[in-house]
Amino acid sequence: MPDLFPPSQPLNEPLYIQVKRQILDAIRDGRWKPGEMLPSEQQLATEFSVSQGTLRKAIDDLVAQNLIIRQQGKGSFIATHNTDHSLFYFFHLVDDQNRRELPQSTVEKIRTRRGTSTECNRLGLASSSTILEIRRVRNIGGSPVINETVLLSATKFGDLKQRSEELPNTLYQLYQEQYATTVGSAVEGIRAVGANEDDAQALNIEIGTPILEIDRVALDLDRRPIEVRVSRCRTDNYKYLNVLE
Amino acid sequence: MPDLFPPSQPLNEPLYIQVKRQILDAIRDGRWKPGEMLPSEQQLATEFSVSQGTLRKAIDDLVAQNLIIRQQGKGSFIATHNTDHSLFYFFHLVDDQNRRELPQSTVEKIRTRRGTSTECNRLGLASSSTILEIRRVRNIGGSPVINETVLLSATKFGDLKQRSEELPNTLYQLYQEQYATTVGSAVEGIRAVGANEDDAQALNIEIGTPILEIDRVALDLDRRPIEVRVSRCRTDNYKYLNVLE
DNA sequence: CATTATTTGTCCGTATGTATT
DNA sequence: TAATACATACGGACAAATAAT
Repeated sequence: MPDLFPPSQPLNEPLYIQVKRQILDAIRDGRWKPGEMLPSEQQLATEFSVSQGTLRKAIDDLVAQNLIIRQQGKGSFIATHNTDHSLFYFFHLVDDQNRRELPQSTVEKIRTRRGTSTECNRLGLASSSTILEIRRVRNIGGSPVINETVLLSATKFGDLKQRSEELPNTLYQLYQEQYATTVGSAVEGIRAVGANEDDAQALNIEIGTPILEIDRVALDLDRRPIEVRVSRCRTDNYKYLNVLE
Repeated sequence: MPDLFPPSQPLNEPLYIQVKRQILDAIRDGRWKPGEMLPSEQQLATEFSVSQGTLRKAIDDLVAQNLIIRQQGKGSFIATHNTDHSLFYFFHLVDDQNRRELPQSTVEKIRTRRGTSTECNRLGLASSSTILEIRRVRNIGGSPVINETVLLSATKFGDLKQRSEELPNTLYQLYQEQYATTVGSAVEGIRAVGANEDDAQALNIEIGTPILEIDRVALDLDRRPIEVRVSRCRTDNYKYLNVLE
């Protein structure tokens, strides 16, 4: 006989965690859009029937996850991917003086094709699903620095192909604004490899030159994979900066 | 006439920040040693003449910085560098199944010499200070993977040379236990480079093979530089894993 | 094995300070 | 100036985990 009341979540889960989940759900469901202001803490506390302190603790967590921005005297806002913080949170190349500059992108190729089993698996799609592949070269200070391949679900992002000419430099912002998909975290594997013929041509270097390969899976707020991105970078004048604290 | 009451810190600095600084000072001054238990929150609140809530907020910050570990029912403890979390917080190489394994180290050379101006500068030392240089090869699964050079202030860490035979794999733990110096953060610059003759011999690869160079400055709790470390890694069977969240 | 004391975790309500509009 | 919103601070109550009795 099946359990009619399966305790899938512990019944004694802390209130502030429940509140946090409710706020997350509301964000996901589009109740508030990126950049929009939330109701005041007082109002939210009343709405969720908790004290201000409990509500603050829920918001504290979301602020720590960079999903909400608080500003004293103004209000709390849904974070967007067009702030400096968010832009550079996912972009780590700096020059020798540790200066960051967002690269300009040139789309080389954009097409749909069947994904390999590995690719589909990494994107959380069924085997041999159709995927969208974007290849672009990213320039800093006029010089090509990154040879990049981006893979997406064609089902979800298929109409991106029609506007390949107007693709912005900051794709995560596009996903958020046009596809209601917020990239909240990512996992990267970084290797040193030799430039292949394509890299050599794109980056204006010799075949075999050591380059940095960054292989990243970007995840949404539910930690479902959204995008696979392989960035192959010259690191003679730039480096990948990582701050551990 | 000099200002007798220079407001070096804003007078209206939040209480919990002041408390946090006092606790930090106490840790630095050795009032509690790594692994030791702090007094209870009640006691600390009384000692600092603040409410429990204010003290909790101060500790919250220190927990977020991984300097204090809280355990419900037991107490709060000064964090040590011998926990899995701390060990792998500063070690990022994983195999193709994303498994982590701490490498075994073999010291190749250890000596003192005058530092170059760049080296002294990065270590926060006066020009042409004497520095301690440790060169070692780190093996995973019996194979050499990392060719590493470690630079330290010879004034502070000079007697390390006498015990080069018994150097542990985890130097940060040694700094903490034997030199009362806790590494709290680090800044890394990562590049792809070609193996030089020394790398080739140490890592059993051809000269010119692409390898990953991780150039790290480790900082103490006051963000003063403690150690400069250059790790040159094979990434054919391993990769640098970075999780952004 | 049950009880009790200790410690952190959660939650509440209120008051006051500070930044913004 | 006044209203609004978040930030800080206080103190108390109960829950949950742990360790000792």
